[in-house]
Amino acid sequence: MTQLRLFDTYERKIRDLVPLQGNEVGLYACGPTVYNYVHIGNLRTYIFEDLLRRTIEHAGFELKHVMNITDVGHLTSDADSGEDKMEVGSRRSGMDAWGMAEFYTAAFKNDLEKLNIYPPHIWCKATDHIAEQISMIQELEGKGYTYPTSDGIYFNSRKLSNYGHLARLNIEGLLAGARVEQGERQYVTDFALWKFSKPDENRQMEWDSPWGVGFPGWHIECSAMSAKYLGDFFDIHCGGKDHIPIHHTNEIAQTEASRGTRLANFWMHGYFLELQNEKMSKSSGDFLQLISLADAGFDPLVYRYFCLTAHYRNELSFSWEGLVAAKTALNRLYEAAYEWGEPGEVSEHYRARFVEHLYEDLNVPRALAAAWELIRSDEPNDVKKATLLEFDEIFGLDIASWEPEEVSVPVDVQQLVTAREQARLDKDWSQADALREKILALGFIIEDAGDKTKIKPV
RNA sequence: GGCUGGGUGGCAGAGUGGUUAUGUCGCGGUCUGCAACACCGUUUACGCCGGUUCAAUUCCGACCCCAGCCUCCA
Repeated sequence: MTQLRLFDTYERKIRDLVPLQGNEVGLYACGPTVYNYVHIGNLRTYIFEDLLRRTIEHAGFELKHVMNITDVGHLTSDADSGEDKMEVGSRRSGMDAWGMAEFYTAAFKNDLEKLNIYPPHIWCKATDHIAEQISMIQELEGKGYTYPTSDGIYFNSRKLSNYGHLARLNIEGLLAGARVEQGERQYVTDFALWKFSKPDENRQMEWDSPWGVGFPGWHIECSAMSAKYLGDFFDIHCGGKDHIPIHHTNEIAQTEASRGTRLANFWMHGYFLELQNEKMSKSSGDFLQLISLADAGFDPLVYRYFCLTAHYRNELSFSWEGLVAAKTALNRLYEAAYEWGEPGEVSEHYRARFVEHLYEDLNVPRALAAAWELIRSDEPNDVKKATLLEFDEIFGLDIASWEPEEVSVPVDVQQLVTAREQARLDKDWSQADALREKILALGFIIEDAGDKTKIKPV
């Protein structure tokens, strides 16, 4: 059997995935901060995590997938200044912070479902785990890793000798950059564990703590919740690559300092979707959502297919042209599979090629290429069908359930089609062509398939 | 300015020290009354300059450019 190998950001190399315990793989994925809708760039990361999950399960491991919902404490600046995004979002949306969190969480889950992304086994919300976070901060305090300032409790990053290894941080370089507001922090890389409510702020979300009324810092939630559901040291932690230098770096610091273990055996990061002109910043409020693509006539699964064409560890350039290409390819794939009829035996040859690429750090573009070679091969149709359906357990494109769209044709168009068929029988080609033009002007394309005429909307 | 990564054919995007990625667009062909659909074929690419090598797009070094992080962000 082929060994599943994955790239680990921490060691910067591809290694065999060997579960820490038995056959179980614990996977923690950083979820969204629910102060707004997610954009298609965010969703690329969740598609990557879904492919990872499906591959791990395909390889025969038992997966436990945990995803958090950040519904408090994510400040508008990672330098621990600025406001809580939840409070800002609440003002913008006119909803209260709690209602807004629920609203955007539901919207997020809806997007995942449309993209055929399996939901995690456990969802966990930061606000449901305040006690766990406080207790972890207390552990850190007990071990001398914290210090207070006028606005909160901070983590002393200099007490860890290997702080920043994940990101290969060059602390002196950061200092030289001098673009970080240090405030009362003792060192640039120190970060907040607990923030005090300001007297004049009137926060909607705040809790009592041994240090005073306030709210947890952003990073502590992931350390506390992953430990609760997966243990202090678990198999895989993923997220977007932008989390490498700060969020994940700090999670590692917290867990290593409080629990004395490494946090995750593998760190995996999804790379960005790049747009030339479109904005992709969630906080600006001006960004492409899944619904924006649907409004432009692209099924969510077209976007999923689009993401399959690039490796997760490379940037992917978004363009509408690229989306059109994905739509065309996906439709050809659907139609071909539909025409093949019932599945038969799976081709061992293509299965082996598929698995070989997939298990080498999720080379999905290569696996997809293998699918196209299969489609254009001389294999019998029932073999092609069975094999492609097996591939689709990873691709997640719903190939099995696809059927041609039922087109409702207006009566006047139907009459023109009937007239054209008569003209063709009469071999009155100029009349037939003229009618085809008329039908096209009304928004329908004619395809003569044998003695039948297909009608498709433009 | 610092750090991390990247520059491949019209577009997107794999990969490799000498061997076909793949998809899409365009072009040619088969099919068709003509088209469309489908199928087949197809231009032959690896930022720039040096170096290593029998051989480099693939390894090494300099340079240029791009992206991300250091400010909100997957």
